[in-house]
Amino acid sequence: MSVPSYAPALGATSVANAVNALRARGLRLSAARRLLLEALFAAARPLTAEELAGGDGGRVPPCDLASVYRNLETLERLGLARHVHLGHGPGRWHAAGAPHEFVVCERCDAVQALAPGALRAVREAVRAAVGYEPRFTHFPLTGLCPVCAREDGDVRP
Amino acid sequence: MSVPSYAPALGATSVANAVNALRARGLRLSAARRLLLEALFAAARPLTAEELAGGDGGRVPPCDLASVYRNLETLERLGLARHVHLGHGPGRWHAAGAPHEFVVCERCDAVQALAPGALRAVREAVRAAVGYEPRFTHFPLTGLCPVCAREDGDVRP
DNA sequence: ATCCCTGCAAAATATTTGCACTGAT
DNA sequence: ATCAGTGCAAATATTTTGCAGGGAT
Repeated sequence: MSVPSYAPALGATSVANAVNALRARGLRLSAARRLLLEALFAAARPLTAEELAGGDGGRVPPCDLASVYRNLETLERLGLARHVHLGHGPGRWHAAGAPHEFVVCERCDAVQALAPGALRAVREAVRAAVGYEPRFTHFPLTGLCPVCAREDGDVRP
Repeated sequence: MSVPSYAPALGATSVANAVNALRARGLRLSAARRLLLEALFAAARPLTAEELAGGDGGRVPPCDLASVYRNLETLERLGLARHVHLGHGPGRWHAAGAPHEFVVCERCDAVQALAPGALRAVREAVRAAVGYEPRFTHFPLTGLCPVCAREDGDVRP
């Protein structure tokens, strides 16, 4: 999956804020957790647990996957991180301050991170059509990207 | 996940059609495959492989999960079945003739199978907003159902 | 000194693949 | 008789859980 970069990362200040939030709850700042926070806030795209553990994301020293998952759960509980399911494949995490809405092409797996408000009209149309309040933060908006839609014509995938 | 029933099943004729389509390709009709087709076309909602194998779906005699997955792949290749990923949890299969578009509440897991055309305006809004041709057949439209949206107010999930 | 957090190992869930045998054609 | 389809077992991928020891506070 070609997960794209999105807007500029939040930088060190946000790591410091996150650390404060952790401490305020009596939680501790281990080396693994600090590295995780730094990777998360520096990331230019949402990363998998595997990447965050060190496999490809470049974390050194790599830390245990189970700890990564546990920490991500903690961070998500505190509202500091979020995850999104981009099609098949593993979930991907990002700092909660990063863009939240995603569109994915189910043909070529292209991913777009959307600016807040980009889907205002869509939101309105969904409310009118089915009464739902759409959320494209946890599960993305899925379809064919412009390129794939053109190749595809009206043919069934 | 409370997967709801959708429109009336297609009945025996469709099973016969499917059998014809299989035979036309030199594929065979084993007992397991016939039962799978019958379960699929009789289903009032999309079923998991587990259910189709006999666990809860009531298939007798139950058949091996691996065979179910292989058969579902075959049927999908022939355009006779399709699957959808409703939130977390396992994939769910349905006969290709059944309704194709789904909306899921990510709070309460309610699922709605939509009549074709119900999302015409949404489709249009998505095209205008991001140039994508939305598909809610393989990955559903996700958000908060009317009830959960009301409970939720503007609060973060 | 407390107890949160860690690594390691094993389990759980969902799906895929290899292999030899069986049964539909 | 052929070979598609089967069950069984094992592998794969992702995520969760149990446990005992170590480090942050």
